[in-house]
This record gives sequence, structure tokens and C-alpha cells, in this order.
Amino acid sequence: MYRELLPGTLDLLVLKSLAKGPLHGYGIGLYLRQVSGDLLQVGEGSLYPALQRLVVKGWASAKWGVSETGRKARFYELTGAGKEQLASESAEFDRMVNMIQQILRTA
Amino acid sequence: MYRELLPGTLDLLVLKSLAKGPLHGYGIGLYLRQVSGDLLQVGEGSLYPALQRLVVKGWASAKWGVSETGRKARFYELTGAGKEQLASESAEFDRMVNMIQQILRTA
DNA sequence: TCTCGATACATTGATATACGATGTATAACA
DNA sequence: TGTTATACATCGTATATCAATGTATCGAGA
Repeated sequence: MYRELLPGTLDLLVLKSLAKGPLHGYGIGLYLRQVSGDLLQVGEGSLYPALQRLVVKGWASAKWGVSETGRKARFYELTGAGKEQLASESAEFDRMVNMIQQILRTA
Repeated sequence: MYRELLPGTLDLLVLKSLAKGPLHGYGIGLYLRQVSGDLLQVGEGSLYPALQRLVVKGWASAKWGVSETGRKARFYELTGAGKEQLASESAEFDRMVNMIQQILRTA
């Protein structure tokens, strides 16, 4: 079983990470770790494939740049379609969760 | 992408379905469909493997019986470990969801 | 100056999951 | 008699996550 993460939610979390502006992969990992209070530690073997998926689907674009620390880094940025995807996938997630929690709470 | 179901939650939903008493596979499918207001339609190709998993892990036991309609049917029942699993997995799900929703709602 | 830790990229292989398609069989009912 | 609903199950495919591994660079401190 997958433990670290609720399966199927990684792409959504990455989309959200990019919502405030471009970030490189490593930065996304740090961001998620930070906003989750160290609960989420997304491995690179999960994160980079996820970023590839977003680019392939046209939800993010990637370009090389220089990180805050002066290092070469690949920056990912949400496209217009990516912003729409974030909104709809987020709503869908809430819908799913509400349904499941309702079932779990029925006596 | 998986659409019908939030991945990783099927076993939890099946455990919950069995919480009120023994059920056969077909009955679980009907139950989930009913309590979700027709939103959830778990296919048999998902459901039966899930039941096998629960049995293998010792969370459910299976025995042949006769259904309400007089048909031969395999009834699944929660074990003690299964009840514990339902409780802990349910709590874990809530924990995960809270974390994700908190992240999604940060400005 | 050399080494080490942190930063940053990425791939590979193992494992698990979900789903559509398919196949079997029986009971009830029209 | 045939059709629908019930009930079991498996197979192949697509997808996802994760652990492990590999490469390279930068800055700080020994």
C-alpha cells in the first residue's frame, strides 16, 4: 500500500505548488514538505515523473533558468490549461472526499 | 487516470461496507452504489481483487452460503483485525485529506 | 585547497492498484 | 422459453508510487 501520499493526489499537489509562480523540482519538494509541516516528503522518483506528466498534458511548461542559489535549474510554470486543471481537479477532489467521508460516517 | 474512485480508498470502502455484518461481493457493490447515490459504481474487476486482498491480509474471512434470493454466494465478514484496520485506516484517511485540503486552501 | 553537505537534475525496477473486458452459471419472471 | 438480474471470478492493460541509484555543481569550512 502507498503510505506517504494519498494515491492520485500528487499531480494535484504539484499543480497547487506552482500556482503562486514558477518553481524548480527541488523547490516543489521543499514547498510541499514545508506547508505540510514535514508530513509530506515526496521522493524525487515520484516528483519528477509527475512533472513530466504535467508537461506532457500541457498543464505546465518547463524552461531552464538559474535558481536562487545560482545553480542551473529547470523551472516549471502553470499554463492557462494548468490553472483550469487545478481548479477542476481540486473541486473533483473535494467532491470525492465528501462522498467517501459521508459513507464512512454512516452508522 | 482513475476516475470513478479516489485511488487507494477502495479497500477502506469495502471494509466499511462489511462493518454492519457479512455481505457477498455483489451485495457490497449494490451497497456502495446505494449509499453514494449512484455516484460510485465499483466494477467487479476492482471489487473481487479487493476482497481477495482483505482475506489475504486477515481483515476479512470468507465462507460460502446462500444469498437472500436463494443463490449460492460467498459471504465476507470482518475479522477483529479487520475492525481495527477499518478504524485506523479511516483515521489515516481523514488525516491525509485534512492535510491536502489545507494545502489546497492556502492562498 | 580539499572535502563534504546541500542543491538539483533524472532514470530504473519493483510493487500495487484500478478498470474494462470477458467468461461461467443459476434463479426468477414474463 | 428466453431474457434479465444475480453472483462468482480472471486476465490484460494502464497507471502510480517509491526506493534506489547515478550525475553534477555550489558554497562553506577544515
